[in-house]
Amino acid sequence: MEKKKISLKYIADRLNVSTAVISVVLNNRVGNIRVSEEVKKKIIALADDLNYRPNSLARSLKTGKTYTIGLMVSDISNHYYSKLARSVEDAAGKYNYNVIFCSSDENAEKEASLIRLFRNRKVDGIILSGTQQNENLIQLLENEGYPLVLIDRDYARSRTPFVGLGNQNKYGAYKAVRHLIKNNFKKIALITALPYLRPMSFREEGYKKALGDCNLSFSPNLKLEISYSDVYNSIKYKIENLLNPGAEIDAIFVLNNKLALNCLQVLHDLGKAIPDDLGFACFDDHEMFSFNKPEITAINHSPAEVGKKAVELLLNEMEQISKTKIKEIVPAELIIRKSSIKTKKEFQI
Amino acid sequence: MEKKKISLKYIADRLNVSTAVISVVLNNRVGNIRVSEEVKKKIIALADDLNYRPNSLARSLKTGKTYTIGLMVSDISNHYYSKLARSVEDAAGKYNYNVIFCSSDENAEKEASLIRLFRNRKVDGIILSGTQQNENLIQLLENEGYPLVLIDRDYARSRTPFVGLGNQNKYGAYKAVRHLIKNNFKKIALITALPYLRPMSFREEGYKKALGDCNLSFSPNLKLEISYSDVYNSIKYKIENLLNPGAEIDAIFVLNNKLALNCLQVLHDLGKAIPDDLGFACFDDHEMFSFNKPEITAINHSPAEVGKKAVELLLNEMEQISKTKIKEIVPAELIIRKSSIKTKKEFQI
DNA sequence: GTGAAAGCGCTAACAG
DNA sequence: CTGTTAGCGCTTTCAC
Repeated sequence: MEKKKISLKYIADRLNVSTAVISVVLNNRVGNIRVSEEVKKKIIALADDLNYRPNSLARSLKTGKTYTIGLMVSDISNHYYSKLARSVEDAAGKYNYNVIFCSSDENAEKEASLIRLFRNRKVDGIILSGTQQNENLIQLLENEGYPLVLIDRDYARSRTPFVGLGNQNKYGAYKAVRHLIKNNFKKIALITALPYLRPMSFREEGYKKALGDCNLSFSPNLKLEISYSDVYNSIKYKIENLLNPGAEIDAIFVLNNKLALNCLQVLHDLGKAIPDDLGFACFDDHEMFSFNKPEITAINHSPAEVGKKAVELLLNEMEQISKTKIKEIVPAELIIRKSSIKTKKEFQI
Repeated sequence: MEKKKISLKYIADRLNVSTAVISVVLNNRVGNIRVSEEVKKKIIALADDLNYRPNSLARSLKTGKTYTIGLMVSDISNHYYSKLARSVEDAAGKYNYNVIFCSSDENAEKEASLIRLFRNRKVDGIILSGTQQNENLIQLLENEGYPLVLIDRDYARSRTPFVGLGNQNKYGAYKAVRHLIKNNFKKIALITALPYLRPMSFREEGYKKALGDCNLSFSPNLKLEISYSDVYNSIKYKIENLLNPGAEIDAIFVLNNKLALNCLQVLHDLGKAIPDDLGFACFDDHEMFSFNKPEITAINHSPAEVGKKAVELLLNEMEQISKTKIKEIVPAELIIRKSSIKTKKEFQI
């Protein structure tokens, strides 16, 4: 039993034919090259016997196709993105693509360097939830025709295919805040993240529009801008201030899941009861929101759906099925739970 | 401005030197090949100018190294594994490795086929949280010297490097159950998963030992075996039965996070209050356990640590730094929270 | 109908 | 000291 690299050449030598024949037979290629049934059988039998496995690297080098797609998000361990990753994996797997993933940590430089890496590795296409700070680079990919799909975060002037909430950001936020107001919360703090991302701005618009439509005025000091370093303490500090007499709030509306979880922890640690001390609603649903006490009201958009659609759009780009660049909007659904409804019902619609 | 593939050959032609020179210069190789400073400068300048990017595929084909590691877990969207994936990504990234991931869904066939895929793709090494049903395949990899590290789930007779809880499974469960008993829970249901995995069995042993040490007898009908199809309903059905008069339980101990989340949902839906109706403790901590009401007692082992250590062991395998096969045990830490402590304190240590 | 040869882009072993 | 050539393993175009 000797150790030997099993390659096409090895099989070819043993059978006294050329590598080309083997390749054609094993790949079932119906080219302009015919092989006798007899030879065919021998080849298949020997390949099987030797447990031949083609070297994807060599194949990819030759064909220019790697059957790999690159997925980049801010943090793969974020529950939203991990669900998304899974859905991308499954959707891509159906077409024999594999996924290589990277977390950008919302860092524009890291993002740029990872995109370069993806390209060096010749991934067939990229799915990106970006920092919004590499517009030139994205534009470049776009111009070169490098298959790319943006998710969640679009650029204002880009033609790149996109899957995400789009105007549903605003509408979702609007629905949530309106719901809070209708349930008699009148001083609603807004928690958002720095640096600004477009979805955040849209959501903020929805918040403001809801206030306006209900004849409440927007108060800038109720808007808390949290930077991603030390989220917990930053939220805690700002919330504590808002709870001081003179600046009381009666509810909190949070614009994404990372901030929301930190905020819930803060409220817990401050001993605040939801919803009676403070109403609560946030963007992005979570597997525990449905049985947390109280259950948490959230605006959901399905990461599974975003991932699946992103892969579809990407395949379309890669295989040039259609030349149309699509912006795909997924709906934002308000899931009303107990965190946004006072138990002592003074007033409620 | 014409479109052209920028390869070593292209640069070489323009400069009238061979590709080898370019390669050596750009990679800063200190081989037995000297290049004049002048030529060097020209090469670097032109490469920079053309924005040359090496083709990783070609390089890998030549060198046999892909700087890719394959990560396979049961489900990347499980919060434990997503944290682990992130940690693997970071640790691997430090050494310029990238990660390609796959979810096996606890399916042995899928696992086997994905391992084959990893190999065809020439990943430099594999990190695997396996189904425990492919021992032969694992043994084969081991024999061939294919770099592999097992996480969480080891094979009984394997010499493959491993990172996980090991005997801490039993010890962790023991601590948790003992803690429940000391807090006056006496009829503790055990929720475990089918098919059996070694960590599950170890944990069950810990449960039994705790009972024994506290002079409680193990009652087989308190052990609920849940199969992974339809977890929620399966748990619900069995729990409801256990709550019937004659078979009352006063606490639940759950052996992993997937079961635990489903179980908490069931208890919520059945209107059961924790800890007063039922005490609760489980394996695997969760980002929301610390502010859930009540906060959930859990046995934690850090996925970040497992991931980091796994990469270290894998690098050791890949680069043959040391020939020692290591079994690395990470500690199980019992995090006591309110779900396991009755509010009406009848008796407590 | 069948098979050899070229070449994807790179690097490491050789030669001048 | 400075370079060129061979070849990794595969597919596909071309000549027989």
